[in-house]
Amino acid sequence: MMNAEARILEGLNGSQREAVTAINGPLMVVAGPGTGKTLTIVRRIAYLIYQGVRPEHILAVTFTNRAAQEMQQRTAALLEKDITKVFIGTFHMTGLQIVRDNTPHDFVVYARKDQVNILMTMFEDQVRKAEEAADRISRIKNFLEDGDEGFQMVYKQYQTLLNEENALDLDDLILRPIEMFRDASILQRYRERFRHIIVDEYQDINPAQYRFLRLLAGDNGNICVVGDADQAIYAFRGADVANFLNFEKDFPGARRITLSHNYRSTATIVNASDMLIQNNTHRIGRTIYPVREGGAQITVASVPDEKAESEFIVNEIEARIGGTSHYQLLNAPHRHDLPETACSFSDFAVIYRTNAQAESIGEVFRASGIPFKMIGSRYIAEKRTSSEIIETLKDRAANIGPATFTQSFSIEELIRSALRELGIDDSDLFYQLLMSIIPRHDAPAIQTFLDAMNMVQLLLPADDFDPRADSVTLMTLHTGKGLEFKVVFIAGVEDGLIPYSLRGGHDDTEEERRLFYVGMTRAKEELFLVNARSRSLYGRNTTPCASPFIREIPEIFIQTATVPDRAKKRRQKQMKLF
DNA sequence: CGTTTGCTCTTTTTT
DNA sequence: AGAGCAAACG
Repeated sequence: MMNAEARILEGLNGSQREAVTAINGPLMVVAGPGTGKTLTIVRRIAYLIYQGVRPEHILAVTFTNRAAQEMQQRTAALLEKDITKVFIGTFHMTGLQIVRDNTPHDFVVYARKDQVNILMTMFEDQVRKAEEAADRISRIKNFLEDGDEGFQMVYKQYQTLLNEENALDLDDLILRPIEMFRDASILQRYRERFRHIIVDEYQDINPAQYRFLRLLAGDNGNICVVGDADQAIYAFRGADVANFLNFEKDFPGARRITLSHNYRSTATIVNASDMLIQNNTHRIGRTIYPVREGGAQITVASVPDEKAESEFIVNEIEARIGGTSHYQLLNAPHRHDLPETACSFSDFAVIYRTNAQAESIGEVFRASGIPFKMIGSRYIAEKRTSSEIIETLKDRAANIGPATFTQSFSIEELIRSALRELGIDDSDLFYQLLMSIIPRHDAPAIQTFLDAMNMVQLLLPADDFDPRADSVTLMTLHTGKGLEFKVVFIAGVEDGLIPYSLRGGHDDTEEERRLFYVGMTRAKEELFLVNARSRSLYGRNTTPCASPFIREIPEIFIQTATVPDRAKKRRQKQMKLF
């Protein structure tokens, strides 16, 4: 039987092992795609506990709730004991916890919809203006800027309205703790509580989050940041890679460990994507070695239009679906050149630059009968505001009365009926998340509900990803970060979409290249880059060129496929008839 | 007053 | 293409 330490370090390579065991003082882990970043963090948490650090002294900050959940599960499985006292969560979850601990009264977290709602009262119900204001406010809060003179009034009034409703917006969940930390005793308390901090995706941290961490970690804290400057894709949201690059200056004496071995993708995919990203000038030198050899060439496919694009993807998926499936028997052309391993639907992802592309892809998938899940975009649960939900629930609770409540009415039933009234039914993600969070045995107090609802606000909408569900995943390049699939299709690999350019186009080519890099490196076995020769998007018909990024991939890694125009197809079919 | 029609406008990424 | 918005209509 292996001892605990050996088990924690089992299967790690040299640098992963270093990153796991360097538990004192600041540490920066540079981790390219597929280098075992999550594995390393999980083992590090386990190692900390093994070294006698109490679980409640560990804070692991992730970028998405999905990542937090995965980390939680993997750590628990490794240690085979209760690790619920380790705080693993997003920045916002961490902030929510801190605000909760230090706020004597109830409060509600307002997500985007509520935020815009408030602003509507200030802009004569003009949605567009309210949304623009919401964006500006968010920018101010994320960048820790003052905003320009003219906007100060709006900002102040918005803040007053929030206060009146005891509400915090998402950005406040970072800002409020920063304010609270001005109280030295509060700050001290959290510094003592979170003695070991691990931050994932550090390259995507914005000034507010940076400030928050800086305060929490102190000057010589045990802070371990993990990230990859080549995967920084959230500049638009205030993220600043400079924080990552400056880490060693910020925390003198920091160690730097680089994870350079990619275990995820075939050599073809690793090398091809690496050649692409080398075109960025603003990066820290980093070498990445593929562990796996060879691999199929990357298919660059040219198709007539966006419909054909989705049909092409559907065909390729059907051709790869396991032998017993009726999909293959019914639809797929006979293929000899496919990988031995049978695929299930969850091995595929279709990734695109804009949510606007999702609709037409979804249509073709729906028609094909292939099960798929579209992540992100607009959510059903967002059809109601927090205040509406709370009001309805309070009404219900008041009508029932406390006595009958405990005896014949469960909190589940109460919530279900309240939500139904608002058109949110049991199948809604909002409902399901809420139910999973509300403790069943607990007193059915409004407080419990509020806490749960505040958490749900943070869980929506981008975390609707269940890797166990056997369906193809459709999502944007941004939401793809951190995930991996056997076969990845990037749709709309066209100039204007990738890199994206608004008309006039003052675009950030390097950030777009990183985004494309993130997309490419999601693939384990096969990668398809599909571009349409004509595309109608936003009501306009365009005849786009293939993305200039494709030319940055050396030809030896590429095979091309061309789907002929529809007209030609028909003509060919007719010719066959004669 | 509520609904419908037509005109105009923009059009990324999301915790 | 679709949403927002204003004017016009019933």
